[in-house]
Amino acid sequence: MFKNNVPTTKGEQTRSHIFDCALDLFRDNGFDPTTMQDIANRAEVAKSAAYYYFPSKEAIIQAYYESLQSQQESLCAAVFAETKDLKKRLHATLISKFDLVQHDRKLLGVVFRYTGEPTHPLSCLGKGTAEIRRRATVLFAQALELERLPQDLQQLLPLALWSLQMGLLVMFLYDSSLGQKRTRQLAAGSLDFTLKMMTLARLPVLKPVRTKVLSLLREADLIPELN
Amino acid sequence: MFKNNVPTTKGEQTRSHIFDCALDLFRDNGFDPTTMQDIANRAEVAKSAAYYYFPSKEAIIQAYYESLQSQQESLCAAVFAETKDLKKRLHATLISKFDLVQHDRKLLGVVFRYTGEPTHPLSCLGKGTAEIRRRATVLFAQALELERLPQDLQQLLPLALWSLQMGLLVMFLYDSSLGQKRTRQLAAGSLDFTLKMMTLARLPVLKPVRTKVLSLLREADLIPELN
DNA sequence: CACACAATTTGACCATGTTCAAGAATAACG
DNA sequence: CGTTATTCTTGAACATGGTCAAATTGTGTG
Repeated sequence: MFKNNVPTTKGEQTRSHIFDCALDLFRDNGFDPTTMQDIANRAEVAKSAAYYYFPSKEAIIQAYYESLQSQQESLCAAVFAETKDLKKRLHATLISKFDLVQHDRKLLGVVFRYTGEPTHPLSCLGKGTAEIRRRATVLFAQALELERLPQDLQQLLPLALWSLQMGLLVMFLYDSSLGQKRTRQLAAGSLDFTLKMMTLARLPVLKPVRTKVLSLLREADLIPELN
Repeated sequence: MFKNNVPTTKGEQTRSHIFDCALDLFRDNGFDPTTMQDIANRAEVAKSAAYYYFPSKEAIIQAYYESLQSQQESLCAAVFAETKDLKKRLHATLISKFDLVQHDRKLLGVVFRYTGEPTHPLSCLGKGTAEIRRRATVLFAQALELERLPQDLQQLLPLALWSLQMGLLVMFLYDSSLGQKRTRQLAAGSLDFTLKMMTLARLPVLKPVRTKVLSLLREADLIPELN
């Protein structure tokens, strides 16, 4: 057995092959209409082989969701290395996911399927996806890391931007405009607005508002207490 | 056959009976673990009888969602008749759904199951639920109708408040605090904040911001153009 | 009542996600 | 090389959501 990190043992290859076949079929025919038998057929293995590598059909989507996150990290890392401009960095982070899922809209919808079921492993707000969520917010934190920000904003903004991204992602799925242009424009506009609010939030007049909002979110356990 | 609106023909009774049994089982055991056979057994009919009245298991949830909306309308109508105080009216509208679903949290999660799939009949943002959505926003419009509001805000606010309610409803499902107290407090706090922003939005200083936000949402087709 | 027609109810059947015990291939080790 | 443990692969079987044509019940009409 390899001790180094060559990622392609025999099994890894089969798994990856099944994964690719599944995504192809999902993209062409949608998630529900694609049967596990279809996937097995295309991958030229037995149905149970698919279950050996993925505990369920939805687990394939979870794997897709993870790979999506990794791809986003690559894209962002490239941009972060290239520019120090805050707006560009944030914009790249925000829309990178749109570009990645452009042709996977049928697929991606399934990621939201268990939003309302806290204990489900694929709940996009639950424990099973906590790690993905963390990595996604870290990207926003990195986009912001060159700025001097008050501590509370520094804590709040990545989460807020992640929420914005998730919301826009849902809208992206419903957007019938060419290339989802409408959602992309809204993303750009929301970002402008956020940046404007960021500077505005520092004004003394708005200090009480800002404090109020933050304490509200803290009480709701949406952001952790400062230590 | 009755021409008047007595709602209980033989069939209506069976349907209603199946519906009640299904909800009982869903509440006790959850949606997925409850089988159509279980429902039929408890209702003392054949499985196919259940399918005669509901085209699918999920259709039962859709019926639940509709009945929920009707119940909310009753609750709100009572409050609206009783008080002209804006905050009270809005607060009642906002939290009435929490009270109604307090013991149906397992159930309600399924309503969000197709959020990411625009064409699914049970998508809570899709066509199949458009009527429910309309009725829900109308309630907020009614809560506001005693106020003198600029036209654009009058158009925007019901939708914004509905979104807030949907978001809080999801949080409600994840909230493990006793009686979902945390979410209720966040609801109250958000409402305070919204009211504060409503008055703030009228200040001349913020006019451009307000215009910007509105035009952004119009371009995104989230609110209709003014006619 | 007798008949036609609509509403309801049923059991048998199908498709598909998932499980499982057992067999084949591969790696580990003396 | 031979033996053993591990990884992989398989076909058969199961559970459940959903379909359907036929049977049964009800309901109005001559």
